[in-house]
Amino acid sequence: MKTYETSDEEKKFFAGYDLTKYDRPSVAADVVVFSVMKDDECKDVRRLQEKKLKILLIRRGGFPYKGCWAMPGGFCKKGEDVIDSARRELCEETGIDDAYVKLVGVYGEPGRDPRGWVISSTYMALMNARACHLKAGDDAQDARWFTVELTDVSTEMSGAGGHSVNEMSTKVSGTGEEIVKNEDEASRKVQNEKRYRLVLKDADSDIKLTAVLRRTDMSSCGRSSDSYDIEECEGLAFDHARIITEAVLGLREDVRRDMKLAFDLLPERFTLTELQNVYEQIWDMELTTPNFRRKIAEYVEETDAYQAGERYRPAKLFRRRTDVR
Amino acid sequence: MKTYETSDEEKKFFAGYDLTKYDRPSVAADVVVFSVMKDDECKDVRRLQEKKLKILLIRRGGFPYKGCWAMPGGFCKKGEDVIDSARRELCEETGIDDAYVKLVGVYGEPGRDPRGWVISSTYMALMNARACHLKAGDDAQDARWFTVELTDVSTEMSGAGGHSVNEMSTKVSGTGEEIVKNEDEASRKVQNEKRYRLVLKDADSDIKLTAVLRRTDMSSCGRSSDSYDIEECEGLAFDHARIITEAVLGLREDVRRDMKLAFDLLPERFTLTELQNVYEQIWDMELTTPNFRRKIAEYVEETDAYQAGERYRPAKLFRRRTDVR
DNA sequence: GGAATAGTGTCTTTTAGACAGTATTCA
DNA sequence: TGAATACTGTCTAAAAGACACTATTCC
Repeated sequence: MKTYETSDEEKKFFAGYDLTKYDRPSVAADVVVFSVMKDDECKDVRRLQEKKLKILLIRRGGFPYKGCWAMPGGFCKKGEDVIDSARRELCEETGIDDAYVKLVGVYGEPGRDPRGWVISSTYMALMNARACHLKAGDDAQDARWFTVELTDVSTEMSGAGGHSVNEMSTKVSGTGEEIVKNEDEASRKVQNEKRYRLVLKDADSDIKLTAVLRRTDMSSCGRSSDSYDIEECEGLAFDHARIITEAVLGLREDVRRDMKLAFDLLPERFTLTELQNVYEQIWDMELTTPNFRRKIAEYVEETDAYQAGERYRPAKLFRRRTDVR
Repeated sequence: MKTYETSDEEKKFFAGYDLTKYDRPSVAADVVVFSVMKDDECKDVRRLQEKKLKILLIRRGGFPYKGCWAMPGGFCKKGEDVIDSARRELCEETGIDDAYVKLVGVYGEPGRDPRGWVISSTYMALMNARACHLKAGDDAQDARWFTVELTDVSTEMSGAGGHSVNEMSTKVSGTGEEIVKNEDEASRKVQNEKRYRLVLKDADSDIKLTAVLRRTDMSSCGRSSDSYDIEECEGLAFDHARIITEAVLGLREDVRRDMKLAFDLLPERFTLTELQNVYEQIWDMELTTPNFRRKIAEYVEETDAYQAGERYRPAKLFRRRTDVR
């Protein structure tokens, strides 16, 4: 950043100026950490070989929300950009310092933190689980990976059900009236309501966190002119259920726009089946293999290596192409 | 938001707790206000009938960056969510209180504001120029709409030119070595560099603001794991050249993902030609009319009204469909 | 009628989706 | 050999793009 040049007149201004006269919030940087991994110590008899999409949560040892689970994060330090605070917190927790990190949202609703005025700037991070080493709990800190299930339950819930469409006077034709009126402009805004159920599970400890969110989507669309309400919440601290929901929805969209993002969730070399599984986990849907491979071909390149140690035909290992936009 | 319940033990904790012991930043909410409108008082002889994409800027009357142009914005107040601060500033400036508002980014780079530690949470707003009434300058405030030109000048500038691709040992085949190595993992990260020229013009006053930005896109992609450098800047305050650039790039992407966003830039009724022009302005490209109309058909519905006062065949007026997702 | 813009029909190309099939490995 | 997964070829449907065409209004 260029240094700012100051005139004498301006120096005088700054001398008498004090930003700290005004009310200021505390600013936190929180991170929704995504990865894909197996439920290794799976207690069930049925084998779940597929890797699951997971997020990292930490059990709060102190007030407020003592005992609840929260995203890793902490307060921003002076002299540090907000995203760098997020990266610092991320690295302290996982040892990873070069993850893909992207802004999810800014959360400053009054009352969201009982300690006072705290604004959270929340980021999502994508990382390869293999490279990640969770911090050895210094203060008996409990950090765990939770599987993520986010489903749209709009139709099965209360209300008129479904998309509660505004059915309005769509055609008043035949009047011969040709003059443009502005009267009903406001009332023609689209309003849409959706309900999501978020379920986070840790297979090891049988911990299950759940929440139900109501999203009211005013005006046109886009993921950010909406408002969210937490209707139910079990075991998650603060408004983190809402933030995690937005992060998961954001991840789905981001990966749809740019499939290359998924590479950040895998080690450098991977089989195409593993890669396909990542997209299936993120989008919560099955893909047909031949079509998927045709689509992904432009982003990957073969290596000479093959997967080892599997029970059947070994798959060729691929890696991302570095020469493609 | 649900109220938080407090135990006696927890009450004791809060009594001894003081967030304000720690360093806190000032938090500002700034807004990149977009609209489309004609250069009405066009001085040139050639007629430019097309409406242009414009942003609203305000001339700074005081230090710092006195005389430079900046986005509307101001400090957040306690008891107000950050996006609501943005809406409040927007309404004070334009009289519009129901615009589409969406987060662009959080800017907290040390040194970005010479007054001290100021974090800007920046939003974009889309509005219909007709409904907007600029604030009558209470302190001789100067607010103007500037046309936006943002062009990729990567190839015509210094450096190796173009996308500076990492051409690495893509195939070392023939060695028979089948063991997966992790050594070069870090060095295989994609790194891309782009250069943008931002030109903002006000036809009335012949004011022209320019900047050149360098964007280094680390890791995979996505608009937010990148870093921006302001290489040149004429007449824009703070880091607003960078923020405006990100907002314009974001708008292009957002509208590509959801074409319905463009309706927020127009009055309730519009001709399809006007609508097409909006997309052409945003994406800085020409669209072919028949294909555009086929694409947009699902989002609009006819009205009985026709455009009036034009020199040739009057066009039918349409409006957005409110019953479509 | 001419100028200018509004609006349509249809062909081609590209992309996405469905699905049947072959190939290779281990036990 | 069979079980299980890896991988491919090809048909079909849908979306995007190109482009020539007709229609309506004002002057």
